[in-house]
Amino acid sequence: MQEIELLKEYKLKVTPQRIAIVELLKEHGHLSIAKMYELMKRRFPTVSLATIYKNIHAMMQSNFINEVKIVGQDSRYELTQPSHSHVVCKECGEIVDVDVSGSSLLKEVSQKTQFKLESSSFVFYGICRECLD
Amino acid sequence: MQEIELLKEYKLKVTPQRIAIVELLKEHGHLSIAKMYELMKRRFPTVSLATIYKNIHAMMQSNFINEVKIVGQDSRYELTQPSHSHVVCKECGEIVDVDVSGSSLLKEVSQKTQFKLESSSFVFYGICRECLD
DNA sequence: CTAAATGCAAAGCATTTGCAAATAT
DNA sequence: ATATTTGCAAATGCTTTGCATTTAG
Repeated sequence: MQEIELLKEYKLKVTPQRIAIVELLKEHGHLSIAKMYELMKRRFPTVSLATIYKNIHAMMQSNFINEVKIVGQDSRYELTQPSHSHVVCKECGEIVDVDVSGSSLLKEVSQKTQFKLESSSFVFYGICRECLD
Repeated sequence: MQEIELLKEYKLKVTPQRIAIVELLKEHGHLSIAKMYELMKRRFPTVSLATIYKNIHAMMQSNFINEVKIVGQDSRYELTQPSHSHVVCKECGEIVDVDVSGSSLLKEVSQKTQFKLESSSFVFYGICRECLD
């Protein structure tokens, strides 16, 4: 199973709960804690919220997943992916990934601020195609 | 006093505590709840955290201030300004404003995603000049 | 004079912690 | 065999709420 290999690469012990988390993230893309808990309970009715939190924590430590902070909503978590941005629908809450060429911005910002930049987060807010109708 | 006019423009009742919040935000740029509370107590030793929260809330409602969400740190609040981005130092936590031309990105994203975009948030993470030495 | 803001204490929630039992390597 | 993870319950901590009093318009 691909999930198992993935976890091992990041030196995370492979447990059924962790495999499920990876599967859910692959399937849904971005999940809040509450949503992940809800989905997890369908597979492991006795799963504990504490387990979700502990795993999110461990997975963030190892950079296996990362947090997307969104204004007006709970944070979402996603499998770590090559640099990409997020587009949020203010109506239905849906989050979409989008690849944008932010490298010129990076350069511009580091020149203007003299910072040594390591990462960046672009979030776009609006209304999605479906909600526009 | 300029602070009073500002508050009135946004239809916020002018109280000494609110004037102080505006002054602090003008002086410091971006403040967390905790930091704002700490600074406020120097002027109003009896100020309540609840008052801070209530005012932050009211000021966000009227779009007088807005929230900047940052990975790994408490949210900061700033006076609403024309579109600009934030650069965060992972070492000392300092936040710097920077003007970047994101309009071409906006266009690119709305074309790719078919969203009707309303706003965007760019946050850059790195190490500031001082912390690099 | 009326409606809103303040400060305090209590209530609410999300997140974390401690610990015994179960599980992974 | 050992260290880690799990699930539960308790504890923590941030944020909100209710209410009497004060203040702004």
